[in-house]
Amino acid sequence: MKTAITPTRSENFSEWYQSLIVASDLAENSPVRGCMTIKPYGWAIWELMREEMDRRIKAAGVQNANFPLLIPIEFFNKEAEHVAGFAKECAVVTHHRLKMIDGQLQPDPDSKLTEPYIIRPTSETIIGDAMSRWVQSHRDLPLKLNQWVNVMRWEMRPRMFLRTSEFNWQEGHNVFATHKEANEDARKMHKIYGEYMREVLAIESIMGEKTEEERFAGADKTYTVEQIMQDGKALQAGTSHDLGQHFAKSFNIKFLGTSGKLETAWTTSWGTSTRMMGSLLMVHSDDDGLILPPMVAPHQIVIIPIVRDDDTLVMNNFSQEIGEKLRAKGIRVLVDTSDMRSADKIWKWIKRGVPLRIEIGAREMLNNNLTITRRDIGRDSKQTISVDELLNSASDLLNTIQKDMLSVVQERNKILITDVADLNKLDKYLTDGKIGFFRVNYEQTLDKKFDDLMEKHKISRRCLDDKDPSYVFVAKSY
RNA sequence: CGGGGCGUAGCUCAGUCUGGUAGAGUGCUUGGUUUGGGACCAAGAUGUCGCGUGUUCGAAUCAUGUCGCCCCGACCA
Repeated sequence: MKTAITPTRSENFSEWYQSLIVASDLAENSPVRGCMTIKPYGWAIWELMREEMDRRIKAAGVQNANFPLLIPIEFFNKEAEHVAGFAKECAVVTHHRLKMIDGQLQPDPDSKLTEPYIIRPTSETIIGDAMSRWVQSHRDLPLKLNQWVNVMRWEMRPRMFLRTSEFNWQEGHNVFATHKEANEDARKMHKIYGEYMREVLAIESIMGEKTEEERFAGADKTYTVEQIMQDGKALQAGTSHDLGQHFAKSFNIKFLGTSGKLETAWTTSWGTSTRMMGSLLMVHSDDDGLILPPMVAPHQIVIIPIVRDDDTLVMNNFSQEIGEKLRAKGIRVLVDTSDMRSADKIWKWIKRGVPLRIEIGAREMLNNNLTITRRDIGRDSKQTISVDELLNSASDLLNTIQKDMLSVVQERNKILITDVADLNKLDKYLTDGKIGFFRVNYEQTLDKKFDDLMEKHKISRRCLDDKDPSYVFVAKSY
């Protein structure tokens, strides 16, 4: 059978992924190396994802703010581990003026900055600086801030959505009076991320703490939301850090406690990015294109009037009426009255992952019927129902699609997670080409033999198992 | 930054080995027939062959330099 996306997932997963993004019109590579242009349809999905995340963040008592794009190098230099982690991938602003020199526009040597700025790869430092001024008394705590911004990390090998040099994200930064509160906060945000992935993106995640070598630069503990792609590789979709007092000490975030003594605060940071969209694509899509969970679908329903030359106007009007009635129920509906051929419209919206497609033909209109097809199931779900039946059931049907998509992922995860008793078994599975996550006793991975396996099979420790931290999940990753 | 591949029409690519008028498919435009999962016929428009230098009567083709992209590594809270 002909598929909309070539190659297929099984033929070449990474090429399929690139083709999928082009075919569904989400984004394209830009003239700037490592940076992508997110096109209107892709951005519409991101906006829906962002709105729902923002709602949940605010519900956790966090306020939005906005900090500068440029960070003084001296700030960055204050936390040693942090510098070590990020220095290799920072873009630096060194001049503030251009000049025509020998017919070439160049940075004007006379405009060199005495103190260069770096473009934020993350904002712990500049927010830490602000916090040191904003936090004076225990009454100022907790202070919970978030910003939705772009950041830049000069990546060696970019891939659209998964790893781009510039990306959009939210980064939250909270301050507390005690370590207990800070750690609870990091865990709370971690839990919120997991719920969001499940309820909004219909993705079941593997939740847990990062092992020491995978931890954020400057954190005491990092909690991660790991997801399993259809090719079995892991994607880190959101992290939450207990920063201990590393940044509070470096930036002098202190407060007068109830006892009247000056105390050092405790901070957390937590973030999710457009990388989640990469996960959304690689978890749900098939060889015909995107499949969007209704909650983040820009168009939850598309209505395609099947027109002939003589009935175009009446068919389009009838379709618009149904569209209006569905919108009145709070459903995002697109009525595609463009003058493309019907078959082309159908494929266009299949590729773009619209959860529910409605086709209306002339005879159906006379009988007040229409035909619906679910994107997640495809042809087999095609059925003709009455307009009234649709209006009554549309919202429920979208909820059902959302739930069914999650169930598919949960079932697939069961197959893609394998318990292994020892390193020899792990080696054998990987040598045999088994894909997915492997759950291994953590102590065993401290053996040098495990380092060899990591090297041999390009695997890494993804996270400890939340349900039993004496086990660690191991996988190949993006 | 290493190893490999690629750069030719909007897109996918042939042509390069063996130098001699710039090609195909698809898409696009127009007209007609069609229309419930990617239609058909006809006509038409579309190029700095990535860029520079060299060899040559003549370069998409050979040499050399350079830029960019892709894949595999290294790197990646």
